[in-house]
Amino acid sequence: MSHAGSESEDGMLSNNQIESPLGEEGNYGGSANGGVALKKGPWTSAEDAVLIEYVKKHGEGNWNAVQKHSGLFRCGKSCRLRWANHLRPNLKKGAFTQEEEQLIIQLHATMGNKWAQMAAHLPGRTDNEIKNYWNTRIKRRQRAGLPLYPPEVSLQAMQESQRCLNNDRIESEHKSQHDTLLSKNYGIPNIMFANLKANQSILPYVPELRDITASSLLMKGVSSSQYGSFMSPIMHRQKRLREETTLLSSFSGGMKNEFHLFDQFHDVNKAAQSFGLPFPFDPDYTTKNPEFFGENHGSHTLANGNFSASKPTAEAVKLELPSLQYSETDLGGRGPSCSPSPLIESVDTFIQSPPTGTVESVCPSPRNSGLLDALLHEAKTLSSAKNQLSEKEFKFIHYYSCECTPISANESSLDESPSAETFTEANVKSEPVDQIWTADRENESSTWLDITFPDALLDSDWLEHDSACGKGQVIVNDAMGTLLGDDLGNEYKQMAAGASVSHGWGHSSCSWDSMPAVYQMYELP
DNA sequence: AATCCGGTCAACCGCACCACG
DNA sequence: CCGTGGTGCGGTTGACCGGAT
Repeated sequence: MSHAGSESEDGMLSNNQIESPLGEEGNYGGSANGGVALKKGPWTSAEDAVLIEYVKKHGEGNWNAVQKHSGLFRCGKSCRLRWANHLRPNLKKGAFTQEEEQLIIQLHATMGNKWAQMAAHLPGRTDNEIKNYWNTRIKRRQRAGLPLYPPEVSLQAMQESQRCLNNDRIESEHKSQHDTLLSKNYGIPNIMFANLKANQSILPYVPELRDITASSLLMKGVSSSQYGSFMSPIMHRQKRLREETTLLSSFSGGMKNEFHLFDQFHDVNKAAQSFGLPFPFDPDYTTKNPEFFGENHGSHTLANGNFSASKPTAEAVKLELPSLQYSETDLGGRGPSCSPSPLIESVDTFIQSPPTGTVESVCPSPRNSGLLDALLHEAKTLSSAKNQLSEKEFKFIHYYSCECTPISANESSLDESPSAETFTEANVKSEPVDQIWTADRENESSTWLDITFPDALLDSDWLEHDSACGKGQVIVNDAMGTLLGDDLGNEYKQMAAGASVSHGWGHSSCSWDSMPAVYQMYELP
C-alpha cells in the first residue's frame, strides 16, 4: 500500500535502483537460486513492470521460470504473491465495504481462518487482505472484550449445522450423498452467492464459483481458527478448492463428526433464548433486520444517532491502477484528508456506540449487530429474562458453573483458576442475580463482564481471574471502562453481572472448545 | 522535538498438497 | 512407492505511519 516501501514509489527509486531497475542491489538476504541471490523486501515499480510483462507474455503459473525469462531477481513464490496480491487485474483496493465486512464475518463464522476460500467469495479481494483485516479486527474486539461474531451469526451457524445433522440422518437413508448436499444450506443464505456469481467474471484468480452453496462452505469451514472459530477443530488442513469434490463425496459420512459440537443442541430455540435472541429463532432474522451487523442502508447514520464521516461503500472501492503504487488519497486510510475507513468505522462502531435507551425484557435487540450497544442490550435482555430460566437451563448453567474445567491447564492461561468446588451450586443459587454486583464488589475495582462468547476468553490480555472473589468471573480491563465512561460503565457492570448468571457462560475459564460437554450436560434429565 | 506505541500492510516463511517422472 | 518441482495456504514478521506522550 502506500507505505509499501519508500523505495518503491513511482519515480522515487533510490539511486541504486535507478541504476538497476530490477533491484539487483537491493536486499539479497534471501535464498539463492542457482547461485544467484534473490532479492527480498518491497517490490519496486520496475520489478512490477517486469513481472506484468512476463505474465502478459507467458501467462500465470510457472513462477519459478520468471527469473529465467525476465531477469527478475525474485523467487517464484514472491512473484506469485506479488501478482496475486497486487498486480493481477480486477483487484479491488481500498477499505472493505460494509457489505464485505459482513460477508467476512459471516464467512469466518463458518470457515474459520480459510482466508483463501473467503477471498474466493469477495471479488477482487485477496486472502492477505482479509487475513489482515480479520486479525486487526480480532485484536480490537478482543481488547474491547466483545464477541467476534454477532450472536445471529453464531446461532445461525449452529442452527444450520443442527439442521444439516438432522437432514443428514434422515436423508442419507434415502438419497444419494450428492443429492443430499445439493438440498442443504448450511448457514449462509445462498442468495448471498447469487450476487457473487454475478461478479464471477471479475474473479480471474478464483476458481469458478460453480454451485457454491453455503453447505459446501460450511463443510469447508468447520475447522476452528486460532481465534476461536465457532467450529470445532476437526479439519486441520484445508485441502482448498480441489477438496470441494472430495469433501462433498465424503460429506455424509463425515457430518456427524464435523458437527459434534452441536449434536446435543437439539433445541435451537432454547439456544436462541440463551443467546438472548428472539425465539422461536427465526433463521431469516438477519435478512429481515437490515440493521444486522449495524448496517444502515441508505444512510450512514448510526443507530445511536452518531454520524460517520466515511461513506459506506462506493468510494471505499477503488480499482487498482496499473502502476499499483497507490497515492495516499486512494487508500482511504493514510491520507490526511481521509475519513475513517469503513473498516475502522465499523469496528469502532462496535466499541463506540453507546447503549440504546431503555431496554425491555426478552425481545429482539433493536440492533442485533454485535456492536457494543447491542451487546449491552443483550445483557439487559438476558438479565431481565433471568427469571424465565427453565429447569433445564438452570442445569445447563449449573453444570457449566460447577463442573466445566478447562480443556487443559496450558490452554487455560488461568493458572489461578478456581477449583471446581468453588463453583458451588450455592454460589449460583444463593446469590440472586441482581445482587451479584454490589458496592463492595465495585470497591474491589473489578468490573464484571459476561463473556457471551468464549472467543473472548482467548485473550489473556484482558482476561483475568479474580482469585479474591473465587467465583470465576471475568475481569474486564480498563479498556471497557474507558470506552464506556463512568456512568455507562457502571450501568454496563450491572447489566453484565446480571447477564453473566443468566447466560451461564461467564463463570468459568472454559474455552469455546469445551462447549460440547456443556451441551451434553444440557441434555441431562 | 523526540520518543513511544499501536495499527496497518506487504512480504516472507514453513508447510502441505498435487502432478509427474 | 518414492522423490522432486510447482503451487497455494496460513501464520508471522518487519517496515511504515500517525497519534499520543
